Amino acid sequence: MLKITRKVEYALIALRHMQAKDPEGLTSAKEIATHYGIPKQLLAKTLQQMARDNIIQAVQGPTGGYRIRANLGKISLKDFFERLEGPLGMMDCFFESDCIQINACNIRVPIQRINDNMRDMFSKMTLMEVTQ
Amino acid sequence: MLKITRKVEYALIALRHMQAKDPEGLTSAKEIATHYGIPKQLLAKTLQQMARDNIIQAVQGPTGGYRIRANLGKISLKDFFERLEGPLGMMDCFFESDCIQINACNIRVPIQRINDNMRDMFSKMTLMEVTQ
DNA sequence: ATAAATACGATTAAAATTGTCGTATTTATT
DNA sequence: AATAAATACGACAATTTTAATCGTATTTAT
Ligand code: SF4
Ligand code: SF4
Repeated sequence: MLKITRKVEYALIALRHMQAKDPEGLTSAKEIATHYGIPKQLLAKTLQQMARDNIIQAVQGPTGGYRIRANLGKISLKDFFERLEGPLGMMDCFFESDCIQINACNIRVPIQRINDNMRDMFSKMTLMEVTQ
Repeated sequence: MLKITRKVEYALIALRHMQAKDPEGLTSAKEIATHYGIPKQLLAKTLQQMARDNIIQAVQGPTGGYRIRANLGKISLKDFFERLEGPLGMMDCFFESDCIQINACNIRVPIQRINDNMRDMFSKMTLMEVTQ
């Protein structure tokens, strides 16, 4: 309940690692995976996803790797979470309309309000707060 | 990711239903289950759990049911969530110590800070905000 | 040519959530 | 006393989501 995914954690670990290291130089998926004990393939896919989202830049070939591309102080945690995991809502009816209870539901409005609070909170935090 | 459980939703629906109705009278699990299309057994177990936690009061026998016992304005959402689902943390290391990354992890402290923010937020909201 | 890296869809494995079953107990009603 | 309608609750099963792996292709420095 209310947990972030491993994928997001791995992404954050990688970003912080790259930022702490030489922000200009390249870091391979292998280096991060072995250093933190993260499954390499899974981390690689996550890094690739971040590369597609222009959060990091990928360089192929041997001596290749990734480096941070975006300004981490300008990406909110909400945006980051949503880029990696899709729409951010505490309840199904926020992004799907096939909840069986949706017609009779008596908590939809109040729960939306709470969800707004949560999204607001993550909108006000940036990636930088995690990575530095 | 960051979703509340169905169990919590069902509990909230039930509480709101009971509060909107006669707060003195009894409401059966069956009534709520059929009215909102919630699996009866699952709802019953959730109501029983709330009864054990003294949030509601259970009355057995035919004509039995549940009524609200606690002051919903004095129970925070954080406490409510934790009574139903256990410790509330975005990441495993908040309540378990067997995360493989825990020693090398470079985001544990910042993620704890974010988690504190989330818990704070839910600490400042009460059940009443959902049920009324 | 080789090797080391990224790229990525498909598949499998594991875990968490959600729902059901079976049985016991309580108690108002008849 | 018998019945029926309700709560009580542990065990189990089904479903869904998350996590991890596999296989293959592409890029590029050496
Ligand atoms: S809030 Fe109500 S409608 Fe929305 S997902 Fe939950 S039960 Fe369904
Ligand atoms: S923050 Fe780090 S130590 Fe905590 S659960 Fe996530 S990976 Fe493990």
